[in-house]
Amino acid sequence: MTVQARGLHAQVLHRLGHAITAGDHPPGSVLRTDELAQDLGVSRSVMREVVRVLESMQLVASRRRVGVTVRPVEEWNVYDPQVIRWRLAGADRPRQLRSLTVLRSAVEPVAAGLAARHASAEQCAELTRCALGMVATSRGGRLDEYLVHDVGFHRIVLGASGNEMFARLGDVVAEVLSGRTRHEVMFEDPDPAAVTLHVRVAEAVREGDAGEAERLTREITVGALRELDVLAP
Amino acid sequence: MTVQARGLHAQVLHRLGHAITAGDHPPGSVLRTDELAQDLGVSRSVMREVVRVLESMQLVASRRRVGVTVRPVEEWNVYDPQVIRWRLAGADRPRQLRSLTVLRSAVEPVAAGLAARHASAEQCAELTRCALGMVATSRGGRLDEYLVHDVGFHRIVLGASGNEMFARLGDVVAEVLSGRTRHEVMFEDPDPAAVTLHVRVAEAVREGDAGEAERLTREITVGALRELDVLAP
DNA sequence: ACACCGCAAAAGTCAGACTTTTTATGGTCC
DNA sequence: GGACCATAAAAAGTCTGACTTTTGCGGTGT
Repeated sequence: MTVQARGLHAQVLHRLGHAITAGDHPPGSVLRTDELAQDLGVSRSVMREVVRVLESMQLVASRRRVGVTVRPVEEWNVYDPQVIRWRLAGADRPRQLRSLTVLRSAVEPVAAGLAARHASAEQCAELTRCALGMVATSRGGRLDEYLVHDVGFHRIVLGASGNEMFARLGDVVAEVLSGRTRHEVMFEDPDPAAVTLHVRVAEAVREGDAGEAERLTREITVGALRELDVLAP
Repeated sequence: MTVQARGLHAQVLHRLGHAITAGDHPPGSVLRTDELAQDLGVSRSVMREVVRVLESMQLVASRRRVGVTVRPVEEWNVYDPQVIRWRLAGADRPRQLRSLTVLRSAVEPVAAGLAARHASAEQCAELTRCALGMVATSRGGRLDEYLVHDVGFHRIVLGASGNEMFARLGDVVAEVLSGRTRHEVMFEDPDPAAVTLHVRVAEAVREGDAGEAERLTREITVGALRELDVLAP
C-alpha cells in the first residue's frame, strides 16, 4: 500500500509494532531482543533501538533476565499517532474507530466553541472556503474532493481553537474521515444535512457565536456516531 | 525530587527530553549525536537509542549529514505522558496546565455521560466511596487525603466510560489535580460547592442518568477553568 | 548563471566483547 | 519437608571500533 522504503529501523519498527498491535504476540508474551534481531535479519543495535521506541509507546516492557514483555492494551499509549495508525490498519480497526469517534464527539464541539472566540479572519475565510467546497462537491460521486474539504474543515476548527492538544487531533480526525471514505461503506453522496451543518458552523464561527458553533458541531458528531452504529454492531 | 536511579538510557532520555521541552535547544537547533554522547558522558549506543525515542515523540528529527534537529512545538506528541510530565515540570507549565484543563472540560462531561450508561455496580460503589471520601476530608486542611479521593473519582469516571482513550487520560488528570494541590495556591479547603457536585455526579451515574451526569460534570470542569483564570493571567 | 562532480560530515548499520541485574537452581541445614 | 543462602546462567545493558550510505556544500567548468 504505502511505500516504506525508509531506513532499516523504520521498517523493523513498523513490522514489529504492527504485529504487536494486531495481536500476534498477545499481552504477556515474552520476546528476546537477540532472537528478534536474528529472525528479522538485522543487527542487535537496530533491534534494540526499535525495542526502546516500542517501550516508549508502552507497547512493551523490557526487563533484565526476562526479556521484552508485551504489555496489556490498557497500558498502551493509544494517543500515539503511530499506534493509532497501526491499530486502524489491523484487526481492531472497528474498536479503534469507535474510540476515536467518541473522542471526536467530546472534543470537536468544545473546539468549535473556542474557535468561534479565537479564530482569525484568515481562519474564518479558510473555514468558509472548505464548507463551500464541501457543498460544491457533495453531489455526483466526487467523494475524494469532498474528503479534502471535509478534512480541511475539521482541521481548521481544531487549529483555530487555540488549544495545542485539540490542534494535534487534526491528523487523527483526518485518518478517521479518510478511512470512512476509503474502507467503509460510502457509496452514496454524503448526507446533505451534514453538509448544511458544516456551512452553519462556519457561519457561527465567523459571527463569533460560540454556543451555536458548539451546538451545531455536536450535531455533526452525533451524526458521525449514529453512522458508526449503523455500520458496526 | 523524584528518584531517577534507573538505567543510563532513562537518565539521559530524561535529561535531554527535559532540556528540549524546557526550551534549551529551541526548535531548529541542530544537535549531533556523537557530540551529545560525549557531553553527557555516555556511549553512542545509548545516545542513539535516546534520540530514537525522542524522534518517536516527534521532539526531534534525525537526518543524515545534518544532525538531530529540534522540531517546532506544534509537531510534538503532546499526548505522550512523558512529554506532558516534562512540560509540566518546565517553563511552560502554565500553558500546559491550561491545555490539559481545557481538554478535561471537553472530555470529562462526555465520559461521565457514558459512565452513567456503562458503569458496573462495582464502579458505582467505588465512585460513591470516593465522593464520600471527598466530603469527609474536605475540611480541616486534609488536602492530601482529599486529593487521593478526588483523583480516584475522576479516574473511575474516565475508566467507567468504557472508552479506552478516555480511560488513558486518568493519569493526566491525576497529574493536573495533584499539581494543583502541590504547586498552585491551595491553602484553603476545597470549594464546598465542588464537593457537592462530585457527590451528585456519583448519584447520577448510579441512577444511570447520563444527561444529569454530563451536566454536573460540566459544572465541575467549568469551575476548574474558572479557578485557572483566577490563578493565571 | 547553471549544471555537474566529488568531498566530507553525519547518521545508519554491523559485530564483538564485556558488565550488570535478576531469576532460577540446587544444595545445605534445621 | 521446608526455609534459606550461595551460585550459575540468562538476558538486557553498555561500550568500542569499524564500515556504509546518504546528502549538503563548495568548487569547477561551461
